Amino acid sequence: MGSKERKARNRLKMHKDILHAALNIVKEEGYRSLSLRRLANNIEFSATAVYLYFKNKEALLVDLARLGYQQLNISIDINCKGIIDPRSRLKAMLRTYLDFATHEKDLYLLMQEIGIELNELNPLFPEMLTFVNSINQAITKACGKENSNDTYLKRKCYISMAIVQGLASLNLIHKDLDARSQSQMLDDAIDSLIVSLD
Amino acid sequence: MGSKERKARNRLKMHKDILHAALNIVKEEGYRSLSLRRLANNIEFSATAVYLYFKNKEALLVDLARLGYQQLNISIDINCKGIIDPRSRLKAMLRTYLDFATHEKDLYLLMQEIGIELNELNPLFPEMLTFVNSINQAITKACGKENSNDTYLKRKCYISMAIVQGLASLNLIHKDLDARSQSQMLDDAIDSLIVSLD
Amino acid sequence: MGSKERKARNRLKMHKDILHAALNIVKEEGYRSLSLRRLANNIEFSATAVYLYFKNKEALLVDLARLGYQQLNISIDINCKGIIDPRSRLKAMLRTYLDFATHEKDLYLLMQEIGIELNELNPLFPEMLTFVNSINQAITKACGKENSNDTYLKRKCYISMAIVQGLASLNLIHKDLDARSQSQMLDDAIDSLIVSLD
Amino acid sequence: MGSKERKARNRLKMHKDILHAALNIVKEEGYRSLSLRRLANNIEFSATAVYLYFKNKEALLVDLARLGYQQLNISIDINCKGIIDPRSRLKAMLRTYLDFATHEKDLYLLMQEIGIELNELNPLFPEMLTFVNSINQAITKACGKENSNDTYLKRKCYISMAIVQGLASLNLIHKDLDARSQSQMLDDAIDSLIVSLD
DNA sequence: GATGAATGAGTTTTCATTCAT
DNA sequence: GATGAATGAAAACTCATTCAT
Repeated sequence: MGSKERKARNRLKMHKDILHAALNIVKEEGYRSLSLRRLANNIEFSATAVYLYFKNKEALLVDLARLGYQQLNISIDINCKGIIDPRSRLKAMLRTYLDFATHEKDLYLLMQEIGIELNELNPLFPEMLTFVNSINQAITKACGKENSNDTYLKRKCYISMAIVQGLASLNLIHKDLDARSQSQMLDDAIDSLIVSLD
Repeated sequence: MGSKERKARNRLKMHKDILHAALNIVKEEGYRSLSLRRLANNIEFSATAVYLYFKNKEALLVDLARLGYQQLNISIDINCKGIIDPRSRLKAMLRTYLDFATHEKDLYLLMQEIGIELNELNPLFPEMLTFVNSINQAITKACGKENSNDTYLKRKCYISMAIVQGLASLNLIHKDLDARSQSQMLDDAIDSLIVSLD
Repeated sequence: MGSKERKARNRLKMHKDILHAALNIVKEEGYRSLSLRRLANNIEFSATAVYLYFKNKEALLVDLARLGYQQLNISIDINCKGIIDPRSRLKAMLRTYLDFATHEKDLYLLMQEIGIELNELNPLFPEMLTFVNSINQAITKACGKENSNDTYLKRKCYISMAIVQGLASLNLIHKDLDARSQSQMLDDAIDSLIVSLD
Repeated sequence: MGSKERKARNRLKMHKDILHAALNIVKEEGYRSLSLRRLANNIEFSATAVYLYFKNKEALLVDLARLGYQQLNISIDINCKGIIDPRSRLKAMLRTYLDFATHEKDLYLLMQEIGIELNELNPLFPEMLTFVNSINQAITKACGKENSNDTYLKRKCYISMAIVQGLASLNLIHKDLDARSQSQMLDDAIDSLIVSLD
């Protein structure tokens, strides 16, 4: 019988449901406001149930961060699907990243903080790797073959992420940065980056 | 008589002592671990005493952030004292900023978060303004006069801060970023930035 | 299975137990001395437990006031059960009220204060309404039909409550008011009140 | 030299100043909000200074209650100055009392509470006695001589105070009691009281 | 598998009071 | 005579977690 599988499926669904409930709280009220009590109120299960699916709150937060990167990766997939020209593609990716950080402020902050905490002990989690790799790949393609020195590429990759991340952070602090300015700054920055690839 | 002055000095010293005790906790255990109880244990005073020198915890944190910017400004002053060439100067400033963010990780995070929170209601506090202004000025000087369009400069200023901030963030997450790589990335980024100034 | 019911019953019992523990503290030490810590010491549960049954201290106090009015209503029911003559009945009711206020001094004060606080925002709670209505009804019956003007009755109702309340208050301040005097004063007052109904 | 006297005068003035500062806080924010810190902020002296003029907070509150009765007595003096007819005079006195309780709600509550607390140990303070006596006297005069039985009068006195006090209390709880209704109820009540004097 | 009940440790804050100067 | 500094005790409340059922 498929009873085992059904159970497994149920388990997964429950895991997912809790995670998305938590996600909603984070999106709406910020990640500092996410308490297990609050979470239990939002889902139709008891606070204790969370411990059946997650080792503890920390584990839930990590999974939340991973979910965030999943969504980011999906957004990138969607927004860059048809774009073939490598440089346009890179541009679109980074813009998607910036949009994500800007619009999902609280989730983005969670992803950053969890990333920092985890970094001290563990390897990056796979969804984050996927993200980094896709940026990496885009950079590689945007360069001509002749430049494809590994260290070189890696640095370019970091720089591009840094720019986006920096812009996102600034946006949170300086209110005089309207969306258009930011967009043009991103364009500008990516342009010089791409120019520097040659 | 100097009695009044002595008292005022004592008061200031106490304020400073508490602030630095808090700073130590932040530096050693991260800013989330800073509680008034912990703080009271570290100084040789009661928990209540803190309220004689700070209105509440929030006020303490703000002062902590300001102290952080003070230290950052001082570092910049020291490191860039003798440098006259505008571009070298800009470079040195940004490098100092990056070093600060890298070495004073927890303080830096505190500064960021407080900056974000305050931003929603209040104007930036003066120490932060000083920092932003000094970067601004450096950028302005690094450009030739013919380019000195205000919006243009402001954007360049933001971009340069963004790069540094982004690099700092990345550094907190990706451990494979050694100091040298980072340094070169900064060089690289600043170089393209400066080239783009022309 | 009755498991659910049992739990519900337990829950109710706990609610009631806490409430009565709080009531005891109020009765013995006055309502200003009722703190959650103290309460937790008196019941054999942790301070936190209270929050499982009451939203916060305010909610506990409100429930306490309601309990007070319940007890008052019950006393009135018991003491006036067999009395048919409307005026005797009214007299008995008011006397019961006065006795209650006199003997349950601290609870009575709590009921007054909570009543005042709540009044500013909410409607009166049902137990209080029951009380007011029963007085109202008694007054109405004590009057002949020909006088049954609404405003008129309402005022008489207020006056009768005012007399009782006033006597109760006086009693708390002036110790030379022995029970007998007070009783006769109430008689006196009610008599004039009833005379004035004609 | 009058130095001693001057000092005594200063002392008295200081006592009075503190008291009136406290009074203002009570009037504006309610007596529960009166803390020594708050008080120290309002006067131009330190919190410690209060202890030079009052044994402790309790003593301050008692003096505050006495001050309240002083003001009440003064109001009565003013409002009833010219009124000779004994019954009109009594009426005017009680109305003044009701007005006071209504308009100086917080001070009135303080006076009540302190009165209750003190009652348990000490004799009434003189200002309160003055008040009670003046009511007493008015009642006595309102009666014809033939009725001047002591106990009888005392009771009438209490009853009249009870009515006023009760009306004042009701007013705090029942918001549907507008000023006019209340005024008429007082008239009504006093009228039956006076009728009953015969 | 699921949960309601319970808790210990922790949080920030306020207050009346004391004491050395 | 006056005060700034300091404090102990207490307040209400929140949270992540455990455990018996």
